Amino acid sequence: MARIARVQARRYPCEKCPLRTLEIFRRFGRRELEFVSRFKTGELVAEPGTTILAEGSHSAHLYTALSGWGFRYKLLEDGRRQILNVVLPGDFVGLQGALMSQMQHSVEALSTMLLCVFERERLWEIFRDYSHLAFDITWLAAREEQFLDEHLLNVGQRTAEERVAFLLLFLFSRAEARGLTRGATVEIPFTQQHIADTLGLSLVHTNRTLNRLARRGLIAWNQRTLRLVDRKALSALAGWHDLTEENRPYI
Amino acid sequence: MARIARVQARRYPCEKCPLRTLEIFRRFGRRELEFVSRFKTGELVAEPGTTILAEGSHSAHLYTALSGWGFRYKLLEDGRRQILNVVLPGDFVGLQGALMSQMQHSVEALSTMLLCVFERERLWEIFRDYSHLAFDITWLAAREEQFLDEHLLNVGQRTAEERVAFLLLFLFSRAEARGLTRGATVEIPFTQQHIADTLGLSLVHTNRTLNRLARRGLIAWNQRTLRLVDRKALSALAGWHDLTEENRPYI
DNA sequence: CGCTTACTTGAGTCTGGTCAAACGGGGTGG
DNA sequence: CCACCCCGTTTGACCAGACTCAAGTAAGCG
Repeated sequence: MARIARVQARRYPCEKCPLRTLEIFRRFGRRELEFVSRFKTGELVAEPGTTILAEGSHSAHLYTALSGWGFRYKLLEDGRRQILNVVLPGDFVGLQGALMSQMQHSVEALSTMLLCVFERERLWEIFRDYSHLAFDITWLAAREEQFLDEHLLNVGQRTAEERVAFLLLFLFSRAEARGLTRGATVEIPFTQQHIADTLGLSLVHTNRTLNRLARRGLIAWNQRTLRLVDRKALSALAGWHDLTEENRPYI
Repeated sequence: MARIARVQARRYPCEKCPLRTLEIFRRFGRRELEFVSRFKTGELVAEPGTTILAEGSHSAHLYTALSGWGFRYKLLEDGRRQILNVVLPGDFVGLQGALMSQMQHSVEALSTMLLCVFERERLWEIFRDYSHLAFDITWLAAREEQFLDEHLLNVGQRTAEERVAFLLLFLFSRAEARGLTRGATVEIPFTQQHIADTLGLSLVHTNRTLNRLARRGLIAWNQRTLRLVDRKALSALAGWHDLTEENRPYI
């Protein structure tokens, strides 16, 4: 059975939130900061492989990822798994579960994650008293929808090679905006099985496709480290257009 | 070139909104009704095939569909098209475009559609003064995200037969909740090409798959009319679980 | 050192794609 | 009224991208 993540005492005060220094995130005012500070009830450390939110459950919490990598996914009865998106620092997790009766997807940690914990009960206070923050939450939901649109286009219409290229550029760009890259290199705690389950490909075919891209001098993928050897060519192959992640809100 | 839909003078007052009678939609209070009534600036009639919102544009409007069928989609440079979702009465359209700098997908009418027109400029007023409505908008965004999650799971993990079965059940259920079905029958203004572009299949294979399902006595599909001959068997094939669309908000 | 997990590679198969042609109904203009 | 055309659907033949099965390698860890 999957291990479950564990809540721990709060450490970072919101005023010193590690996300605050990244320029992709918008800053917020004193009043909002004070509220979020009270809204936050603790921190969660999730070890790799632990389930943060489970499909079918009705979690009492909402989270904002502070560090580490995770992913959202859905399962079919027979075990087929579709990875829906990665969860990166600044991502708000569990909104669906807070608005609907239960979670329709699960969230699992890929690397050790640190998350901010909020009470779902108090979500309504945000809408009532902090319209700016409510707006931000809606913005984040719309943004996630955009990513899903892109992802669906990718899986539905592109060839295996294009799909892999697109996904790698997507992951790299999101990591880059959070300062997780060094030059053309990122460490992505994905196995090839994760890539396969994200793209709707088999593990074997994913492996062959990655190796083909590597042999053609577009990428290098070793020990979960991705290097974009020829970003231009890769972008052309994938039909990639840069993301604009500036001024992203977070809660 | 695609024809563009045309705005026309307002006809239905919000108090007599045709959606109001459908029990899947939640009712709202006097004060909200008044506001929405002022928020609404007119109505749009879109003929089949017209573009309501175009990718890359920065529309000044937001819409709520009142009647008819439409669909959201994205295109690749070479013309490959991915249909992201259908637009049905009660669906809120254009939120992404209102929050972000531009639309990342297009919306086209399948049948003649009637839409409520709102000014995007005034979206902020909702968040500032009508937190209940703001909450509803967020709910709708989260709901759309859920549909996309399901759709991605479908396209990424299921076989052609399962995909088709799932899509037909999805379309039927959503239509059913809006009173658009008669018994086990719905008229869906989709061509087989639309189904193919929704599921990431070729037209030919979609046709063969539909016929195979028909010959097996699960469905009937003629002149854009779908009949669920054996809904139970179809659901089993698709791994379908019923939607709960009750108490859905709308603006 | 043995076990486990992830990655690789080969061989054979099949689901689903492509190309091409034909069918059928509805609309239109001569 | 008929011929033609257009659009959507259908069918056949062939092809290939991606899958499955299977076995082997490499790296990390207790």
